[in-house]
Amino acid sequence: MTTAETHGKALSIGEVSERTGLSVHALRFYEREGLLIGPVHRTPGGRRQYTPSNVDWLQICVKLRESGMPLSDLKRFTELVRQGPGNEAERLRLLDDHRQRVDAQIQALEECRSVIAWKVDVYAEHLARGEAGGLWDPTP
Amino acid sequence: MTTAETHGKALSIGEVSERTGLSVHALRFYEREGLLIGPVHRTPGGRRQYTPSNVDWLQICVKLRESGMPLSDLKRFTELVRQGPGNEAERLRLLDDHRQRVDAQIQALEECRSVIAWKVDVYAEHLARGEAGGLWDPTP
DNA sequence: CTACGATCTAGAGCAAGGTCTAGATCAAGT
DNA sequence: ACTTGATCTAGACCTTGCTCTAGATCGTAG
Repeated sequence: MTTAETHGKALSIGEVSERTGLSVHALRFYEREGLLIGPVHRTPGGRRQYTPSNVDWLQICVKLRESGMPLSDLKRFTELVRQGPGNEAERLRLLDDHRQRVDAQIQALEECRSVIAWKVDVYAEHLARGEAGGLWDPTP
Repeated sequence: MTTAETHGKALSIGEVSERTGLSVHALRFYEREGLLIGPVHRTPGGRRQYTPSNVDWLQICVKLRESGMPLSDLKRFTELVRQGPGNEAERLRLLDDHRQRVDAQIQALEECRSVIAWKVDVYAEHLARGEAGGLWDPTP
């Protein structure tokens, strides 16, 4: 039951790159940095063979990175997961802290968005009318 | 009327730093990079004297930066404004493109947020019950 | 007048997060 | 067998966006 990852078909690094959006360089880099839970399988010839669960994990990594989690935190999280059961409280703390940061970021972005949208309107309206106001032209 | 900025009180770099949240280093850096519209006034002794309108501009810069606009775009925008009237269409395009990117970013963050929130729930629930499931423990 | 903190310039340094290169090997099509 | 394209490793290199340093100067409070 827990060997679910061993029966899926193996994926090459290029395929994983396509599926995750990470470059092959980044994939190797992540591996070196210890951002994968287990060691990646290799063919007899030495090529990496990713399992579907590797890909699942990487996709979570991508989400966490996209939302601004630094690699150091991601690494810490990976280590916790690698250690296995017993540290769920810390995992929870890590993720929940991050979620709060994401919330704050969304709020900040929304504020920025409204400032920008307002500026856009100013310009659009100005263009529609055709004459320069005191906008942001510091022509004294 | 257009000389509104000349009657406000002048601010030192330290004061501007407090008001904008940018470090004094960053303020000098921004100036070197051409991110200010006009040259900053100086005291006879050579210290910078910012006008309130310098500060207003910097605050817009901060918002644009916070929302992820690269310095290169910000510089371009500054140049357009510096050139004066006649290029409003390009300014509009620049800002509106950025607004769209911000919208996309907010959407992406919200998606991340929900993935993370879900994971947080999984851990929280797990902790509440006390036993390890197959979570993300790749213990085969 | 003397301190002391704030500012000045030029330029070096830094952290993050990859990206790219070189030179070799592997694998698949013809 | 030959060619072509994907992968391999190790390590150098890059970009962005500041940050920090050194050594000098300014300006204000005592």
